[in-house]
Amino acid sequence: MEGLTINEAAETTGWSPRMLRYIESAGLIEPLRTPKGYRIFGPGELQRLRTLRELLARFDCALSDVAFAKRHTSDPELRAALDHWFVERPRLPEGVDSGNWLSWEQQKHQRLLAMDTPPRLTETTAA
Amino acid sequence: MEGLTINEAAETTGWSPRMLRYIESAGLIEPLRTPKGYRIFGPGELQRLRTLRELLARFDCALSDVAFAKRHTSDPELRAALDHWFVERPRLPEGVDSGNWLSWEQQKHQRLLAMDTPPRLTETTAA
DNA sequence: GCAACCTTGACACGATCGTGTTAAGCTTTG
DNA sequence: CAAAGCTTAACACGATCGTGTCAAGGTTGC
Repeated sequence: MEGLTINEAAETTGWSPRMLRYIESAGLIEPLRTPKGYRIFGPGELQRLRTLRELLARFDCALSDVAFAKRHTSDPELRAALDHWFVERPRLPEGVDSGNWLSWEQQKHQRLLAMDTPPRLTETTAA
Repeated sequence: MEGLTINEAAETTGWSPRMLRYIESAGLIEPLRTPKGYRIFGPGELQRLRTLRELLARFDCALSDVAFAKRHTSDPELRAALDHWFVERPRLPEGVDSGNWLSWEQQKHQRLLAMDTPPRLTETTAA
């Protein structure tokens, strides 16, 4: 019998049951369900929930911020748009002249894209 | 005489002067100032401001979301904490078994850190 | 079969966001 | 120097966030 019910999970994580549902609705957790729809919190979700508390406190940020950061991390279009915006014509970082600016951006972009592919395994990425 | 005053900038960007100040207070733009403190919007900021409008509309997100995304992008601690949280014990991505999971995370972490250093120039990054 | 627990949905309410507006005080300009 | 424009600070207000609470109904356990 793996997994806690919502009230038990609330107990051990410090979140209220109400908040657990809310956090789920925000897309930040996705507890399993019994056939009849009861939520089941496994050790993974529990840990995630505790960590989430720390996160919010440590960086003094909102739940909605984390929710958006998740979109930012997982939606490549959004990520590209934002990453591009942040870099759009600030005062150029020293050491980079305008001639090289474009290529720097391009390279960064490629590096970002390349990164999102998990390693193809059975053979350590190191050749 | 490079640069528009706040009302002119408001005119050409579609934001109200009030919002331009607000956006600045959110850390999303940083217009230059005259010696007496008047804001000056150069072509860069103007473009940024227009793009920002698009961004918000296209991805239906809030100003505060973009502000947080900026923190997320530029504060390595925050970035590490979030990136780690998103990956904490989801259902493991296919192709990565638990044995390699850790190393994948570590590697990703290094790649992320490595990326934030702009290229040292006068010599294309290629050796 | 009833008590205890879960689910979704809704109302409530303070806090923050996004925005406008107004006030009081400099600065620039004709 | 007066009009027009900028600056910061503050009040106001609807919308959304974060949270509690309550209601109506299904499920589980003894």
